[in-house]
Amino acid sequence: MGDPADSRPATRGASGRPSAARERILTAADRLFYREGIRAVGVERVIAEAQVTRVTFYRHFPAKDDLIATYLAVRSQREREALAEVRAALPGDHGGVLRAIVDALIAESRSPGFRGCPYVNAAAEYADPDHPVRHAVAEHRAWFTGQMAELMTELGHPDPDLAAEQMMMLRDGAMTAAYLDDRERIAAALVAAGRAVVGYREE
Amino acid sequence: MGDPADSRPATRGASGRPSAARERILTAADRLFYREGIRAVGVERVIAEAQVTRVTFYRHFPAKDDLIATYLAVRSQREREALAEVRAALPGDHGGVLRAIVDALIAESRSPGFRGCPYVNAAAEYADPDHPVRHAVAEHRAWFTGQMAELMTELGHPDPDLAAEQMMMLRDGAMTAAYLDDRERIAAALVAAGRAVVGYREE
DNA sequence: GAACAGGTAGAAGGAACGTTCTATCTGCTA
DNA sequence: TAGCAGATAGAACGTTCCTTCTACCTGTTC
Repeated sequence: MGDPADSRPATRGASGRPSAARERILTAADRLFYREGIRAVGVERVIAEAQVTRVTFYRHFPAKDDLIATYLAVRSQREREALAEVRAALPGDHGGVLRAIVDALIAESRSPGFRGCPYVNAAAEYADPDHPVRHAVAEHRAWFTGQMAELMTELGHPDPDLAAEQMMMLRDGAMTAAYLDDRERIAAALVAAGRAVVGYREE
Repeated sequence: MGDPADSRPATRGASGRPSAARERILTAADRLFYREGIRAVGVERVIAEAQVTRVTFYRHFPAKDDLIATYLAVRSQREREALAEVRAALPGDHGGVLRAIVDALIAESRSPGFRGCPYVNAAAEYADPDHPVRHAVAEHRAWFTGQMAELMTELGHPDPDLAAEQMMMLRDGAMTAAYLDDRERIAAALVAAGRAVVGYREE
């Protein structure tokens, strides 16, 4: 079991350099999976858009499912880093952090090509709760709900868990509305609903 | 262009009888499309589950897209009829109607095999806004939002359209949470958020 | 009993799917 | 300069997809 010639490269090659081909694959997959849906996009499309060969593709991602899992993991990682940055920039200002989250959500919802929450969309396509996709989705949602509950606690909300769930509902609902209804009108509704739920008042 | 032998039967045969085969196809499609996703289910599966032959299938639905459109149309029709019945049963009691809607949503969310909103899920799979699926989704959502706005007006809400959008967000968010998070805990969050948003008070 | 709508059975089309293969090249690093 | 990781090119595998075909049977209705 020495495996002297496992031909699969990791995130960064044995040399320590990150693989440019792998990055291109992930960039293409992110674009295509999010914009068109996961099942609607074949590996052929990803390979063409990333300008790699089939062999290179399968060396980095032994199966399409591996690419899908990585696609979701990368998105989650980006979101975690963004929130960490916001928290670092506004130490102690929990209300400011919450407002920044809402603002970011609204801005994202207005951006061209917005197609709703990538996790919710992915879960719609994968019904088996044991599929890696669903695990990635559950993990991300648990993280975000936890962050929300933490924020609610810090804001002194009497029932942080309940408030966190309500904020989650508003988040999911706002993203759905921005995708499927008039995306220009969600901002006011989201902000008003958020205030009603949290009991949060601006000065 | 006389078309003397258009071999496609309609909802009910020329004899006036509804087609049993067609009903079986729609029942199977409803189950499979909702539970597993539309792209994940091939016509082969539907044909097998409905116990019809390929020819019979394609006589009723010339293409898979036609079946998908009908699947969504039937669901929408059922929902419209259900709401009409509730309104007829509670004439003038707008608060009661609203509560009945919320109760039905909670009950549905708790039912086994619940997998979120079929329209949101379908839209996740079909990214092209001109696809028949998206038209069906948009139509259903416009209808439901309109019903909500009407209800809010009747309840004397100062901004019925805004409230309707907020209720829509809560509806979508609650269904998403019931599918992806802990479905036993959504009821309290939904009811509390709904009250906060609508300003609705029970005696 | 002729006509016909609606059904049965199973084979087969072409395209797209995810995946594997052989064979060759490039550019570090040792 | 030898070696090796990582990339290249392109053909090909078997499956599944949606769809079409030929040929025959059944029950009602005029």
